[in-house]
Amino acid sequence: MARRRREKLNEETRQQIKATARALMAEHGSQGISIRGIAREMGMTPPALYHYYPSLDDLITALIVDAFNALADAIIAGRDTAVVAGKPLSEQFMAATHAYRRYALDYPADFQLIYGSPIPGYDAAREITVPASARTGEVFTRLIAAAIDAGAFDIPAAYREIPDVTKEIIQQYLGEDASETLMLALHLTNIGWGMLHGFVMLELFGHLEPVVGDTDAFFDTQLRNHYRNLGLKI
Amino acid sequence: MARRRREKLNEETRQQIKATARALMAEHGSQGISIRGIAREMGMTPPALYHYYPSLDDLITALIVDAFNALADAIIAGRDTAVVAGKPLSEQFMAATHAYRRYALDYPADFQLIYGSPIPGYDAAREITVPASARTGEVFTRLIAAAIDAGAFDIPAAYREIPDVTKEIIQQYLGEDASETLMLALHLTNIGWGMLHGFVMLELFGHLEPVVGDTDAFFDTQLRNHYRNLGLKI
DNA sequence: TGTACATCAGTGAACGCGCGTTCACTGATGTAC
DNA sequence: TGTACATCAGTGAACGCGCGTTCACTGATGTAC
Repeated sequence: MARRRREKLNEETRQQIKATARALMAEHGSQGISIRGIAREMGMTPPALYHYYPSLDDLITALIVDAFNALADAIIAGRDTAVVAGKPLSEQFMAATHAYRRYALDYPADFQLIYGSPIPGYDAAREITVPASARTGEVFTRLIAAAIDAGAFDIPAAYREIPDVTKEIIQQYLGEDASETLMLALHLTNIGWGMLHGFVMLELFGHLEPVVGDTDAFFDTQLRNHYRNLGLKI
Repeated sequence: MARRRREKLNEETRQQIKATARALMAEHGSQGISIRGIAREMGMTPPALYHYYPSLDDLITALIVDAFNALADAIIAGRDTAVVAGKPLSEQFMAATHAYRRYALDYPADFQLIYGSPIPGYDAAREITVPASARTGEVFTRLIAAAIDAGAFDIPAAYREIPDVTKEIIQQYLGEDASETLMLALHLTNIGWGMLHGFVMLELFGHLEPVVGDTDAFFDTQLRNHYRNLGLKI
């Protein structure tokens, strides 16, 4: 019983450590995370943190996993509000993609942690990190697959062809018996990711605002163009 | 006379410092640059470097300017080889854009220096840094303007409309008397930048290869799709 | 319910490391007469 | 051409700073009888 209480306190401290790390990261960039800095902020001595994370790298891994999950959650939430508002499929896409950008702009440190330059000394635990990253793509893939099935897409030939190498990877990921629709949806997800990620990265580092002014409108317009190019009936 | 010799040696040392900094950066990431590290590598004492650069920040600024120029040069060279080979305008675009990606992949450290996460302690000298960055865009803008004039484009309405805010910025940059063509070319440059930068960033940090396999082919195909969407007759 | 013992969160000192920058200096190279 | 002086590249020691991690420890909390 009392043991439970101790475990709970333990978990709370772990959360607090991560929260403090994120705050430091937001202020000083992703390599602003340091055992000593967090301890200072929390009014503890540095060695105390080793009761919660065996090393700085493990803490960073935990932050990366959290960030991937938060991003996926944000995208799902973005789409859900469009669904609840009774918006058509096309607007659901827009909402989900806008959520991707919004997350990046609202939590730049977390976004950079997962999609920015790798942290200097950090040696990624890919076996933990990669699965966490997959969720984001899955949200879009499912959404696109549903839209294809619903006849909301009229995909041009240039986007239908999946190269053999890619097809193999997709089949390995989705399973051999994956439907053509699902495979195509994943392919379109990858394309969309590539096409839209750049706007976000450029804006995040301040390269876009000086040349286009209203980045909200710019992104919205190009997002619409992009989905229209993919054959979505908007 | 002898003074000249001294100045020349001085300039050579400066170049050597930058070369050493780039090598360190390539090995340990952009914050691998350090006065002490460079000195160690060059067999000098750290204070000696202060004869060449007043501070670490000034050295980084110099590296950024060099990187922007090298990128612009690479793009121009890429297009030029297509021109020399007698390729059509559409292939000249492809070559120029491929050069952008190639530069990022061949010199990841330099590319991250200009388009990646900002370096922790570094306080950018924007009055030096921003003009240097403009050249890259200008290459594409001129190329697109020439193509429009040559009738190589049949631009869809969605890409023709420039928002008022953006128009003001463009006019401020190009001058009040800039031609409609040039303004549109700059607008399309911005769009293309946003659309293609993401592929490069994702690939650079290893997010793309695991999902598409052959990134060369993937980029080439999407590049082609992109320019076709803009109305380029390919 | 009370007591002896075990667990475990957190401390304080220390390790060895790396960093940018300042300072007074030496010794070679260049300049002026 | 020779000599006195000025310039300037580079040195060595030191400043104050921050870092991750280890270690032996204390003192509170929880557990078992």
